[in-house]
Amino acid sequence: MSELLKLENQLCHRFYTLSNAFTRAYRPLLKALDITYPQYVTLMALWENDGITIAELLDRTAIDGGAMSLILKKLQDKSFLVVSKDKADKRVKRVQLTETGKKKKAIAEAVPAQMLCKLNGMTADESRTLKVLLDKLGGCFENADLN
Amino acid sequence: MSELLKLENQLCHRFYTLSNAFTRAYRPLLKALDITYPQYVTLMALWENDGITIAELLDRTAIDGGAMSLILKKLQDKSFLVVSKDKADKRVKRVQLTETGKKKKAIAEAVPAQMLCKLNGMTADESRTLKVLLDKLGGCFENADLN
DNA sequence: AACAACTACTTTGCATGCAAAATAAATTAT
DNA sequence: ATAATTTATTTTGCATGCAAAGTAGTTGTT
Repeated sequence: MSELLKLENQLCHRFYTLSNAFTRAYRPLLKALDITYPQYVTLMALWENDGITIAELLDRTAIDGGAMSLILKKLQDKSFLVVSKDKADKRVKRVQLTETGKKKKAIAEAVPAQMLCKLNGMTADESRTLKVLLDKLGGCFENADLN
Repeated sequence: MSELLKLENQLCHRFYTLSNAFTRAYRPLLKALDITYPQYVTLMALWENDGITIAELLDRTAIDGGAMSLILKKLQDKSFLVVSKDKADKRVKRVQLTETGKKKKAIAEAVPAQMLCKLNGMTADESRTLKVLLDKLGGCFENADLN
């Protein structure tokens, strides 16, 4: 039995499982904001940098372009933001938070703490180490187009 | 600016990004097998334990039940496996690899090595540490229903 | 035995993720 | 300046992930 094909030895499967677990764990917390996890990520990017381009938003969130179109449509329907054409370059669209969208940030402030609460099995030190390793792993993929 | 809401500080976003990166990285490798990543996970579970129940398969793969129904249908259409009712308990269905499905394992053996090749930025030691931390994090979620 | 409660699966409806094709607008080449 | 190319975004088609509802088949209760 090739050890390499065992599910338990797959790094990828741990990511698959944990990513889904995070999304599930966030769902009840985000329900108060009436948004999904990708929508939350989109808003976080905007709370940090309002008025950015869709391309910049895609770059920062790593969300799929096709999905982002729909996400922005939904967030606009909920009056969290407005999408408008850039005057200089009409191909470009810029995303602006509305007052409603800006206010939601205050509610969202409580979310990270609630999530950390669920993860209290991890020490701050382990969490730090984990982030470092995850970032290193992420770096491995960035130039992976070459293969 | 609350540090807690910065995208860069989110553990969850790293998982989101990395999980998707893995799936993308596997796609070209799995194309030779004509399967998707979740289908690959399903087959890995079966190569390890053939003839198991759908419930056991769900437990081992952590794939959604609804999705699994479709995945098994597709893998059956591709003649990789057969799903049949258990004689003792007619609610239960068992999944059996076909000869074709068993043979695919030989081709799949090459996949993990190719993937490791893409991740050569990570040392074996870092990879080990990472797995330990990921498993610990996974443990945090298992009892998270309580919240 | 008849009915209630439970199990194992499937189906349905909605929200992505992803590749590829389609649009529209700006830039470059000739 | 017009055509060819490139860029920004949307649309389309397929494959999940997930919650909730629906189906059988089983077990427990009375």
